[in-house]
Amino acid sequence: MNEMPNSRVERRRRSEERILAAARTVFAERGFERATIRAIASMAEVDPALVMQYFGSKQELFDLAVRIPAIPPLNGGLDELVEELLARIGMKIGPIPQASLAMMRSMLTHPEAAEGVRARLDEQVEQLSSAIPAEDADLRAALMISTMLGVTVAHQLLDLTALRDVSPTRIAAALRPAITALTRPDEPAGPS
Amino acid sequence: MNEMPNSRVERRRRSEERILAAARTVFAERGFERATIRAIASMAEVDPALVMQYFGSKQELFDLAVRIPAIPPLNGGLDELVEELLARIGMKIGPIPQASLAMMRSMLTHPEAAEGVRARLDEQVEQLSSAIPAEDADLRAALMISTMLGVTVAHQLLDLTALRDVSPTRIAAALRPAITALTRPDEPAGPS
DNA sequence: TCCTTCACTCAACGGATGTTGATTCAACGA
DNA sequence: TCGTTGAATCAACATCCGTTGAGTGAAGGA
Repeated sequence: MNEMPNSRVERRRRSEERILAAARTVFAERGFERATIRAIASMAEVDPALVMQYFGSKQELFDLAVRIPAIPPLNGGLDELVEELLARIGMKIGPIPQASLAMMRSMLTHPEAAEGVRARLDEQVEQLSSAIPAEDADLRAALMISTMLGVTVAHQLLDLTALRDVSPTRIAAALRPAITALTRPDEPAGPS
Repeated sequence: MNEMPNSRVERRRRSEERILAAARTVFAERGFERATIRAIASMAEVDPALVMQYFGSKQELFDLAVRIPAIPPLNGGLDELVEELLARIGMKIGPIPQASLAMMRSMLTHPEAAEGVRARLDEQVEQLSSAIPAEDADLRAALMISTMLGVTVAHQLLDLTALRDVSPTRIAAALRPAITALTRPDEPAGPS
């Protein structure tokens, strides 16, 4: 019925998609507050009013734009979980989705984004924690996740000089000892 | 001459100090964008116009409010540097200054704050790097700093559930193996 | 005491932004 | 072909915020 490339539903679908893509880009670059509906609409080559008509409000647009297909849990052993984490930074799994960057960019200044990130991180902490054989598994898992967060922020969002132009693969490799150190119960103190 | 508790210079000095304190608090809680001159003025029990008159602009107020007495370099050996880093999270050195929290809160959405944080982190990376005996010292140092950043963000700003109500001392202790793992050239792979 | 200085306030401007209602026009079903 | 639906636009409103200029009253020097 409506399969013409210029059918109404098709045009609508494309417009929504363009708006969502633009929203992800602008939110990722500027964060929630500094991102304006006008800038998003302009990048999507659309009238600002259309954005509101389709998504209701800036907040709802944000919610939809940063929603992510949910992370495949991967219930492997501890070592696999660690490798999975490192692979994410190492980009063996593809670049970090713009939706995640948008969420992270806004997490310190936008309460809803903070809540979203916290929820997702809490989830990963719990998953990791249950695979760590130690009393303070929760703490260790939280530190592992925090480390990944810090490296991603410093690399992708802050653009730390020393991490600029360093391949994600090298970063992941150099980081491995630090992460695995958190998986083992207190190691017998290194060389003084 | 002007030592009366209500002398003009004294009143002025106090007002400026109240404004700066309020600014640090509000910037730390909301970040640069969401912090309003009106909110700061209100907390300082002062007219918004006075803030402008004293500090010129919101940006200049921010600059002054987040300026920090510079970090004592502590040119000790690598181990001392690591302990210094951990002590900062462990709060052996006092709570993290609100000026730093304000800066960090804004670093992902406010370009000037980003520049400030990057500069300060770059500095610390260089300092650490020169104490690490390895070819990729820069990378390792950057990862150490990024880790500290991530933990601080997760703990102080994001309020990760698993880190809530955990004493800074325990956090620092649990983190030590991860940090020291980054100081040593590739360790001979742990137990498979 | 007089007059200057200055801390401080008041009211308002100008711009940006999220949001809305009326409007236009092409797609679509009957 | 005709009327309806809905995608898309336009102009405007309301609000908030940084910023400004004029104004007030008390401190302080001569």
